[in-house]
Amino acid sequence: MIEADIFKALADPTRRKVFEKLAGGSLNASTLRDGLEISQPAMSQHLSVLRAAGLVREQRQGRFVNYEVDPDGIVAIGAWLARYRAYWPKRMDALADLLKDMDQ
Amino acid sequence: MIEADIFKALADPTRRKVFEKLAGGSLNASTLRDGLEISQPAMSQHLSVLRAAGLVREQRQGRFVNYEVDPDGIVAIGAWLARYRAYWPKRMDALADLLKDMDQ
DNA sequence: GCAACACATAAGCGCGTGCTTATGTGTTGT
DNA sequence: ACAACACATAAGCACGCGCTTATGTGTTGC
Repeated sequence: MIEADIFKALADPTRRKVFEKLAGGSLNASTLRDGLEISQPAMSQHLSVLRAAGLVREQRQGRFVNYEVDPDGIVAIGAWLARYRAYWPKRMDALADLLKDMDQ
Repeated sequence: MIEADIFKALADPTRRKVFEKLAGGSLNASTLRDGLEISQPAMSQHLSVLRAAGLVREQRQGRFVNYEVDPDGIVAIGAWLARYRAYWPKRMDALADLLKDMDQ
């Protein structure tokens, strides 16, 4: 079950910050450390967890490793969320529209 | 930040099972224990965590306490997921449509 | 009133998780 | 070749989390 890894990965506040930084675009491990007061190994470990969860994917570029959001993880969360469509309130209609529009 | 509580709550496999049981409709604490090999206090604690995260809400009914999915939690997850709309792939269009349709 | 029941809270314990420092691996440039 | 750099892995440690047993609180029915 990959949901287990996804929610566990997102349960940590530092990992959420990292993941949300990547929402703005691809970044390497060193750049991701900026602002977060964390050691280099800690970042490396966090990225490893995010990668194992399918939330992030990497791409080696010289001696840098660029990380970016993995759409597979997003899809997995969306699919899980779909189980609760019965509890999706009216106001979520607007969100669904937004999601569709921004995808064009 | 309520996202912290949400993802932490969903990180535990037992709590996810409980929450997914509630996707089918309202249930009381004792009924929720069925199938899960867990003590009564453990269930009570899990429900407390889910409630604090805004994922579940309760309604006292005599000496039973009925739990149900709290739409607020679902909305919070949806809103968080919306930050990653740039990485939402085409195939998620179908899901967005489904979510909209089922809400009618 | 009191026994049985449904659930919550308290206290304590073992294990997983995220951190650190130290070291290893691979790449770049001179 | 070698130094500097970017990142990964190893090992050890402290803290948090989920579990248990024990007990408390509130409700129902006789």
